[in-house]
Amino acid sequence: MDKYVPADIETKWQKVWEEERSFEAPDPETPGGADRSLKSYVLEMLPYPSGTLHMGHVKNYTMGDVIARFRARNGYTIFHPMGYDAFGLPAENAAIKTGLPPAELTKINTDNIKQQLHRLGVSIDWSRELATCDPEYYRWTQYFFLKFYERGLAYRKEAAVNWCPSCATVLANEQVVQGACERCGSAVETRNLAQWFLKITEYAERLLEDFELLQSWPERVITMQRNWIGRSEGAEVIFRVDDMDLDIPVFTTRPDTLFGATFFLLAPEHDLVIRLVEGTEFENPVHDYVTSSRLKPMVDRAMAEREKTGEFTGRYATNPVNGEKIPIWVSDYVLMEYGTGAIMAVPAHDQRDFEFARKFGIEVRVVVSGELESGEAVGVDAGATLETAFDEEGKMVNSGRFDGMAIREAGQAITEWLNGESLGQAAVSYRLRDWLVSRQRYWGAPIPIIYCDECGTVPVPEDQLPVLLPEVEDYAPKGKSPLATNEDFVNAICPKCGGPGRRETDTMDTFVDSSWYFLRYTDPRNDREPFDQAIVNYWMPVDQYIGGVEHAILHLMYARFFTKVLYDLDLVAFKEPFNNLFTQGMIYYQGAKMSKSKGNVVNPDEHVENYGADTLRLYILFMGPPELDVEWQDQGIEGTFRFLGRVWRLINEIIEKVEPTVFSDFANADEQAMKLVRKTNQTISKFTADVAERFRFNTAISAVMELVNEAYLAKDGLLASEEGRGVLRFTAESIVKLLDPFAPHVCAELWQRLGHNRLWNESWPQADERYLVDETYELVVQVNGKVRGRLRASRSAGKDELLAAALASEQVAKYTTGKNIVKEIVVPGRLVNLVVK
RNA sequence: GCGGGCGUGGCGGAAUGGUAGACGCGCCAGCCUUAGGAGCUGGUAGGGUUCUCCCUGUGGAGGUUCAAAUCCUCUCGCCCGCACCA
Repeated sequence: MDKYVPADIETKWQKVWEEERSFEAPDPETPGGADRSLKSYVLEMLPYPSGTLHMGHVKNYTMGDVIARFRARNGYTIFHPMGYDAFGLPAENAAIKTGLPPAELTKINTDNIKQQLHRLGVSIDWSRELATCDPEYYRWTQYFFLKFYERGLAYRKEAAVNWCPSCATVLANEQVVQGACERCGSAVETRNLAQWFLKITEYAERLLEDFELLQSWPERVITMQRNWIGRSEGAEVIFRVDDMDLDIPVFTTRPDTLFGATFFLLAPEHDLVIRLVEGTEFENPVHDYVTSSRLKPMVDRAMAEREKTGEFTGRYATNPVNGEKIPIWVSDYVLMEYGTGAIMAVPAHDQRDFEFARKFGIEVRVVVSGELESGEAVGVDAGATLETAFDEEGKMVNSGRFDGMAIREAGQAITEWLNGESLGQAAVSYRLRDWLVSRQRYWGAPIPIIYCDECGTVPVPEDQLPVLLPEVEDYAPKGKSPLATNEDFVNAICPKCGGPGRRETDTMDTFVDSSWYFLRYTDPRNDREPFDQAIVNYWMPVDQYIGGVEHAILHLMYARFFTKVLYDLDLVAFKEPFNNLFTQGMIYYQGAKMSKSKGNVVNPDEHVENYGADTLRLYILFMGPPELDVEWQDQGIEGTFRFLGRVWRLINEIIEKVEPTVFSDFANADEQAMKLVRKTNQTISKFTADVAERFRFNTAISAVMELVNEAYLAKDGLLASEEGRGVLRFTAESIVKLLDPFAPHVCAELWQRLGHNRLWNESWPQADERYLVDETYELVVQVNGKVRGRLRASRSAGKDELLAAALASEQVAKYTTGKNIVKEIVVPGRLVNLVVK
């Protein structure tokens, strides 16, 4: 018998798959009317080609491949494409370091990744490969930008935006993590810049509503998105500024507490701040306050524990419910981006307002009376003595005719009253902000806009797309896009008037590129439109999407938004792109996330070289449940390699010693042979359920390990008889068929040696019901819940029979003699429990 | 602070109310021996032991149940997300 040499086997079969184009999905013949029930679009998040694939990628792509191969064998037509999220900062930063243009560097990296995927044996339809930095791709990214623009969903405005000094570009809110840049970790600053935004806020409600369509998404991801969107119901209430012809609306979730508003606050960025203090004695201090809070880094401003600061404007606002005049202050705990940038402050019932009021000596007026958690009563007069804001349920007080109502009731009543008086109305507010998509960097899709002195902002006509990304001398970020220095690029003719114009020099956030790539796969070479609608509607939505949870908000929310806009544009017929989502856990090593800086990176290539792709694939899914974080163990992979060697030897020995024609039905098999027949069928059944229904690959694999172990033990005995040899062959073929999605190379080889042809075209094995269960089983007998005996029982035995057998057993008698049996529980197939006293 | 998750041998993990520790790693022993870091077989939660069993045991404390790793309450620890969002 030859030794198991993965390298030879793997290159052999990879070549076959390539030459026979085994995994190419056919274009649907009549896509519009075709039966879609047996298509399966299996997609893993596309890799960012920053260098080589790491273990996280291997896990991601192996899992996708197992699902794709498994479903293919179960009768599905598989759509399993691959591409590269090829625009983006790392390539550009590396280019600056090495001097190599980003395009070249990216090409090197994508070639490399393709090689790696190839060596892993992932069943990808390579005919659909795409890179988002290819002009044939970003042409359509630009096209969509223009479609958004036409609809008023892309707009440019000046705003206080997140600026990463190290990346030298602005960032979307989603890309700022605790005040720091999501990519590089530097503290994010605030700058006022004119930037392009996509109006994701307009879709906030639908992004929430359609969670209903995403039943199988991980709860965690939905919760994260829901929190991020941050929907709050409340009211918008108009306050009039005293002595000025000015109305300022505020948003509140607690209209019931309106009578308790004892002051009014504006965000420092609010336009009206300047007007309120203009020419008054308050002008200078307020100006100073506004200036200093603008300089404050985002990180500091976002700290809830910070002491409250503020300045009085000298102005008063009228509370619409009681006509009371309350002082208007400016404070930086009010955020311009949320609500209206102004709030009514109710110190008795809001902790932040409470802190502010105590610090500046403002009245705290209780309008909800109730009980603190400690049981202490909060009465009408508690304002002066409260130690913390009271935000529990309670009854209205100090609130005129609303007194005595429960707070919810009062909130509604007050809102209705405001509505009647045209002083306010019910309102909904979201935490979600519009998506800032312009980036002051080179390596991205240029925003297809021309500025003309005569015509203003003019979109580039569709027939002039793509706006090609030109080569530049210097990619180094200077706070402006490197494209701005390229005169040939910047100078353009206004498409409207033919006069001189200037191109927008910012490029798009790479998350725009990845918000629609899964659509392009369906029709990747279309040069007339982004995709054929009938084709995209055939393959989409993605049936199984797989990726890391780090994209729970970013990519997954953007892609959902994009899909909804395309739905509204009648370009696609579905509202959600990803029907099912699986978020894989991370792989740790030496107790930490793998990272170059920590020097604890496990290189997949090395393991492919040492043990082969099959071993690596098998191990990475054997390590634990795929959704959990797991720790890489160097010795673990050796065990998996040993297992494949064991399979190799077992099956080759069977091939050598069992004539291929021997394959009887198992009617004449003896008990020893039947045992293995049953075990094989049980394994088929368990394995299939684990893979198909639960993605529990680790337990599926261990089930095959058990079968292999049993086969070894039974082997020598079974080789002696013809029936036995038939059973061995059946078991051998089953093992190969089951392991195939995980270890496709070695299984393809063994299948061929077993005298067959192409394993990946075989159908999935079915367990034979007749051989699934043993006629007898081990019945556990418990006394008072403790296991006291085990006996063989017949499957067909009824409760009475089982009970009788249990009572008759000697082992049990020890614990029952001299005692009363109070209760008997009989669970056929499992146990008998006797309760004695 | 709010929301979510997790806690089981030396290690990764099985067990979705019914035999805790499947499977794998590691370790121990035996066999084989073209002597090998290979392969095959057996053992391996802790404690006790007459070697057959007995006791204890799933972060901790209570509870529900004939029966709890699993369900409920409280509590401790770790991880993740959000965090002055009115």
